[in-house]
Amino acid sequence: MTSDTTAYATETEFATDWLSGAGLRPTRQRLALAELLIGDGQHRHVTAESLFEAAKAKGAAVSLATVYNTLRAFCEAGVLHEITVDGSKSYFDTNTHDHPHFYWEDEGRLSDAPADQLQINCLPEIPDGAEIAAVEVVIRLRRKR
Amino acid sequence: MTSDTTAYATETEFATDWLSGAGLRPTRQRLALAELLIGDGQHRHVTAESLFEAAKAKGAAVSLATVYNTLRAFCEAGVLHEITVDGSKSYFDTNTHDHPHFYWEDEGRLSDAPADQLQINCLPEIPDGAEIAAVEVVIRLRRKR
DNA sequence: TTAACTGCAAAGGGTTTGCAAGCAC
DNA sequence: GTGCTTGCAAACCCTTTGCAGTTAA
Repeated sequence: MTSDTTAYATETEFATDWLSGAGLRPTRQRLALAELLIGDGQHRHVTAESLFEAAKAKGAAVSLATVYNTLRAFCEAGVLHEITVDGSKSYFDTNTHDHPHFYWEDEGRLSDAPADQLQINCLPEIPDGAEIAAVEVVIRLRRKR
Repeated sequence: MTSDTTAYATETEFATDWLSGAGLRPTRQRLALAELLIGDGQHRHVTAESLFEAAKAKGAAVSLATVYNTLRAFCEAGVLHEITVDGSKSYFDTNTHDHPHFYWEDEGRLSDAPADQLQINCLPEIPDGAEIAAVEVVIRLRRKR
């Protein structure tokens, strides 16, 4: 485990606290998914499908519908961030702070871009009566030909 | 018409040239859609549905499938840019240069953000063997409560 | 004439939902 | 017990596609 989780004896304990902190019942399914998401204290970018596969691989019986419902519940609780890059699928990020992403067009993979290297000096002026909900920066990458 | 189109006698003529410049046959349907998109020389952000409705309102008979096919053809020809903001639908921008957008969460509307006010000083270092395909910046706005 | 385009309806992919059965509290 | 969760299947939304008919060159 990393420094983030050293206070916890087990990943399950860590995940349980993460869930209750979000006001969500620690059901068997949610615990399994939460452990996959934040068990090792690392940030992760998953799709519903990839998390579903990971759960299956781990031997956790969770239906795909529950993965969707759970990801949505986590987002609404504010412990997960949804990112839409390509039309079809959604990615979910365990890092809920505004930060830039790399999107690997060839693989359809999303990863963090080092935030400290992105400097936005001055945002466009926000129209009156509006406020910024989020600033999404996605740097699309392709293999150099 | 704006300065962009003053060399043309009609919007149709302008649209015809825009199409042939993109290597696309100026069919009745494409002309109608092209006129709606760039007829007045202004930049526009549309969805397939909104363009379909606009065409109907104008009295142009175009099927929804053709709107989709046409928007895709315009994108592939490089005269339109696709932007995915919220999971489901795609927006199409007549301004094909990389520039930041405002996304109005309450209305689901996309508009240009003044590009000259956004200064990205230094992009995160790009991994070896990769190159930047595009940098998408979407500033999500919500009504101030 | 011929290849490209259109339109309908049907299929597609990702996501959500209705509802009965199952849990956490 | 009571209300939130789960799971299955069906529904959903946006988008694409197969194919027969139409049209630009």
